[in-house]
Amino acid sequence: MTETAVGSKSEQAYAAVKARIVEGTYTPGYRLVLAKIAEDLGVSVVPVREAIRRLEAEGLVKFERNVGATVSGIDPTEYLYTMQTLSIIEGAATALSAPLIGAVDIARARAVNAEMRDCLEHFDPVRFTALNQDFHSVLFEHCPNPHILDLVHRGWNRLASIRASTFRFVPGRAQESVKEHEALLQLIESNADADTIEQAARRHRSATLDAYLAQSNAGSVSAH
Amino acid sequence: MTETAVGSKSEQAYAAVKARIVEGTYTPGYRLVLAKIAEDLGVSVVPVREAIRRLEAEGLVKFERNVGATVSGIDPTEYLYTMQTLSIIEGAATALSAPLIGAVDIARARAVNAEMRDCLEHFDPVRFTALNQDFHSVLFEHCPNPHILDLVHRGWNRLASIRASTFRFVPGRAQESVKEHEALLQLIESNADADTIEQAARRHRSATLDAYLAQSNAGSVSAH
DNA sequence: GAGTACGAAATCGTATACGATAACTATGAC
DNA sequence: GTCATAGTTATCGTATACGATTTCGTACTC
Repeated sequence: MTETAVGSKSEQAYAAVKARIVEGTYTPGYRLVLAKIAEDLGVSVVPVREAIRRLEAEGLVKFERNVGATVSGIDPTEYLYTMQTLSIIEGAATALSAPLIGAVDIARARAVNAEMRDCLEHFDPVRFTALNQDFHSVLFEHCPNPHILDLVHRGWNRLASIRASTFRFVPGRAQESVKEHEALLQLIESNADADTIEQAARRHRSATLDAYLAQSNAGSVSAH
Repeated sequence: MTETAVGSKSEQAYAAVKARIVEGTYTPGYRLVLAKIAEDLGVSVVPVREAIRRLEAEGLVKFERNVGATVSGIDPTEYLYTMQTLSIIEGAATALSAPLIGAVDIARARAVNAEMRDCLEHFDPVRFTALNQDFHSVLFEHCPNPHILDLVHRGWNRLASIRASTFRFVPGRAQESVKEHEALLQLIESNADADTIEQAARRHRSATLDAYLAQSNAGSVSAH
């Protein structure tokens, strides 16, 4: 979105590797060799190492001493942890943001949601995922607590390494998601109390997790 | 508590600097010069730099490009953000842990809480703070979601750099805190539903924040 | 006397180099 | 044919070195 100025080379390496993970160039399990990345980016290994460690702290890569780094995988347990945490954080973030969301924001979110509906008809999971992020960004961008906002972003980055996870794991869930978006907007519009909004936002996320778990127990995922 | 094996020098530096911050050897605003720390620890600057960056990610130090690192300060705004986030995370962590807390844990927590009461009478804020951490550790140690547990710990570390903040900022709050601990234990014992426990735990933290804010508005803090 | 410009010192940022560790491969014994 | 073992290779971990940037002090000007 915003074109960050190329600060240090470490920053540059961080952004580059992160982008490759989020975009899917580096898929889960991909082996990140410091020297190789350094050469690709035209920098030395030191800033690359720093970037990798930073990505490790965010959970995007796994780092093993004297062995190396790999892009974090789609471990179902890890997915559960991330989704559960995200449902809590997003619930709070939405509740805190709600009073600061204006009519203009609502309209914008609604437009995005309409596009998401279109994506369902034309079956465009990639764009759907991107729009979903836009939708929630509108809700969160006014969040008065930057720590919470940061946690939301971290969770999203982690999920991004599992691209279009909703579509991949739980077909049919997306339709419900779009409906819940509208319900959320109406709650915010009507100045519902914070608890109500928090619960709704939280359930919006955990419903996806529940759907995944249900499918998982049915056996169609364990075959992975 | 647990004696972690001295892994890499980077790890070593991280633990050492972190300890100095949490203990209060390095007070907020303290200037962290890489070369100096490196010499103190008998390692080179590279692992020290890595340790500092890691501490920065956790919010314990502030790092400015080409300038250096300083221990993060007691900015009231930052305090608010941290406490608010922690109230949300702790609420969830307690609710998730509750079903896994046994009678032995409850007894242990109760013993700690009794000691805390003693600390109030003998006015021992340092020990009180340490015991407070123990109390909540008992509640959290069974938390089934490691991500959430990690976030709790990060929040606590951040607060630790503001030592005995409760006592310092809001005298009288500690007495209430001890009572709330007992109430929490009774809720858990009686297998109260998750929402009730979550709300109680959340309020336990936010009450401290509210008390601080009330005092702050009264003007006795703005003189800082 | 105040403000500005220049220069020196301190500190960070990164490259390069080398030692340490783990993964891999090939060889030999059973 | 399989397993154990030694040697080789790949990669990480850290030290050292140097260039880049900022900060501080000093001298000069108005």
